[in-house]
Amino acid sequence: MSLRMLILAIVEAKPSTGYAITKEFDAVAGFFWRASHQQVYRELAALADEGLVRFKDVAQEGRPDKKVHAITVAGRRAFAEWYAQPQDIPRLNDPLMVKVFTGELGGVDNLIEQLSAARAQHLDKLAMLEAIQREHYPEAPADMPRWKQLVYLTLCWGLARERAWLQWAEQSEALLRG
Amino acid sequence: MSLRMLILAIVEAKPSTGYAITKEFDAVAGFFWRASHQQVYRELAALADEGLVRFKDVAQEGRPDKKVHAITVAGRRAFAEWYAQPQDIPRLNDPLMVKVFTGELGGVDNLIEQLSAARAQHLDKLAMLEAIQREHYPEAPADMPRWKQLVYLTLCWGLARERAWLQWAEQSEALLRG
DNA sequence: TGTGACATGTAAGCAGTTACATGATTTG
DNA sequence: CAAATCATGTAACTGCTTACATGTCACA
Repeated sequence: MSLRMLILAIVEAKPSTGYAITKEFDAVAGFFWRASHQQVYRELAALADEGLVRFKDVAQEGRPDKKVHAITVAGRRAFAEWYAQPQDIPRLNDPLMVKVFTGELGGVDNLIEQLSAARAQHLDKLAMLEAIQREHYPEAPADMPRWKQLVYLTLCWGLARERAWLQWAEQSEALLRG
Repeated sequence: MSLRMLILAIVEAKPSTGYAITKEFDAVAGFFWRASHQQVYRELAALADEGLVRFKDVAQEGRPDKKVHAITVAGRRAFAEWYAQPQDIPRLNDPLMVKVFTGELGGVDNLIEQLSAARAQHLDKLAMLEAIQREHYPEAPADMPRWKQLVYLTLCWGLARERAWLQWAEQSEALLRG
């Protein structure tokens, strides 16, 4: 549902092709969502089926034809309805926590290794997010236009999550190492 | 995969029925995983198919018969293999972040409401986790037996995540309210 | 000559949710 | 008498991943 609505919001801002929407996802993927082109095409087809978007075939020279999708009135209505509904908080189901939980069977030394490897990945991700912040959001949040504030907040959540995770991991490794 | 392995670890510790495994999940669900009985039964059937667990039908008086599942040698090997493989960090796909990102189309006032509602849920969850901590883990982590340390660490991650989320939400609401 | 960008899809499968279904015993 | 607990499952569906598949053009 959220993916559908996210696509709807993207084509509302600017009519787009599936390809362009996928690129958009890749660009913000790092800090709040991820979707493959297969998913995007499937959802676009479903949205068109339900009349929430319509598309025009556009022929291009020297490039494949493309389908430019735009939101419909029904699409706007569906989005507004979804937006008003409260969301359940998402569950976690983190494979690493399974490894922590089953650490005695797996071997505590192996667990420590797993934690280290994960820490390296989270450090990379944090560095990436911090680079984005430095490059694209150097000004005070209060001075940003609304749309930029909103994207910035999703970035902030990514930063907060990574920092919290790293703190937890350091504390955990210290405890396990004794 | 993780669910399969989690089930394997549970029956390794103590041969169990699907029902008991589901109860076990419910007990730890709050802080690191969740699984319905349907999922558990399906995975148990698959594990038995692959020879990673075997089960015995046990007749009971005044209760339905039960299938007690135990891990096999192949099961232990499969678990060890899985445990050694590094895990990718899980992606998030949080519907609330979609609402933040699409806040201009949805309406910032509506977004603030959504954030408030989510905050209430996260506060509840944090309170629940803190209660568990007070009740079951009052001692110093270093003094706990290994198995308890491991469970405690998954609880700590839940606590850290909720606290980080709440901090982010407060900051976000403040920014959006101007 | 090969790789990367542009552009769109199918097919199979895994993970998880919701709803449906049964039936005995224990507790309030 | 009703609800909760014990105990097991099927069926349909949603969401997402992985692998397969096609074809052009630009650039190095």
